[in-house]
Amino acid sequence: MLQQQDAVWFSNQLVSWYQQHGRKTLPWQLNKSPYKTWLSEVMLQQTQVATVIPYFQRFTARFADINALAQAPLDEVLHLWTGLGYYARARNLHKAAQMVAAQHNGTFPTEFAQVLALPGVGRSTAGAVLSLALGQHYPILDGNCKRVLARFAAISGWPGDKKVEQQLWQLAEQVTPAETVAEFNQAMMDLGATLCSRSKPRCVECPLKLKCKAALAGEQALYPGKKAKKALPEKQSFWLLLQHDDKVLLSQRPASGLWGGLFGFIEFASATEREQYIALNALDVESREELAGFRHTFSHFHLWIQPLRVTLQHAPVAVQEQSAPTWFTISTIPQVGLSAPAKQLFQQLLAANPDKKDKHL
DNA sequence: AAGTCGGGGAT
DNA sequence: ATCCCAGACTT
Repeated sequence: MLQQQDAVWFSNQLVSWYQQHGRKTLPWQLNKSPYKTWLSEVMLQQTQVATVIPYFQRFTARFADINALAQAPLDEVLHLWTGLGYYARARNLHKAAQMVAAQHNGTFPTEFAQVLALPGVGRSTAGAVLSLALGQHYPILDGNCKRVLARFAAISGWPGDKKVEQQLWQLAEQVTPAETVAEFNQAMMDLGATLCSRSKPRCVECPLKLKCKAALAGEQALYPGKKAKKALPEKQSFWLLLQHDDKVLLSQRPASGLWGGLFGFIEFASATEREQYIALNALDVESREELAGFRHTFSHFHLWIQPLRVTLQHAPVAVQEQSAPTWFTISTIPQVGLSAPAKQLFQQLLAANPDKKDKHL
């Protein structure tokens, strides 16, 4: 598919560009280790560099090594992950750390098959960890690489399609050099993140412009192909913010699925079911207030959230809940995982209760 | 192959 | 508003 000499030219051009223009001082590039490289790669899945940096700093400050991560409670890991999204990444991260502790004496594995066997690590992430941290010869194929390669070789179609992805992997294998793999792979991502951006690529400055099929044809915008779009479904959720004195009730969500393992307000499919819940539990309602509804967008649907704040005169003896409901004080954000909307409402609750603010500080 | 799984930055 | 980001996993 690609001439051998073009592949060599590609890697030479890219590595020499990287030495002049590449990023070399990102937090996970300093005092590099497989642990930190792995942590950063998982955080960077479907997440931009600028967003990840503060999360990475907090994680490494709290968990100096993989054993510290393995020993931490999952709730704390989810708490530190709050706001980053795709929470299965955090659950897999924690599980993988425990696997490394149990199966590899707490030392991050250095064989591809062993790394690939860790939950949350696919071919690209495994290749990235071993190449970037240890210089092993593996190609990577993240969103940046897909864009660079699709343009360079004018590969049509959406990279999510199996056949297109297979072509891109083959190209990645061909252009990945035997030596200086760490620099080359980092260069692919840097080029895709800076010059070869999704819109308005700066081809004039690109080290690959002389042989880039898309640039030569002036068709950069055609690659990579886009996913067929369809309208996102709209769903509704009715939340109950149950408050008594300076406490609110949260319950933990199932370990898998949407917001898996996070804590959230009690949730209903309809306003009617929410009212039935209040009646059936004989809640001693002191006041009630419909808070402003808002829309939260996921990658695959829109969710309309309708919050109702209810304050109680007396704490209920027991309430029906799937998992153990827990009363959290309003004064501080709880040290557990919260979805972005739940955290937002929690802070709103805190702002609306200034008198409760200092009670438990 | 298609669906699930977040939140935010860029445009 | 749309696109998509250092993707992986389940069905």
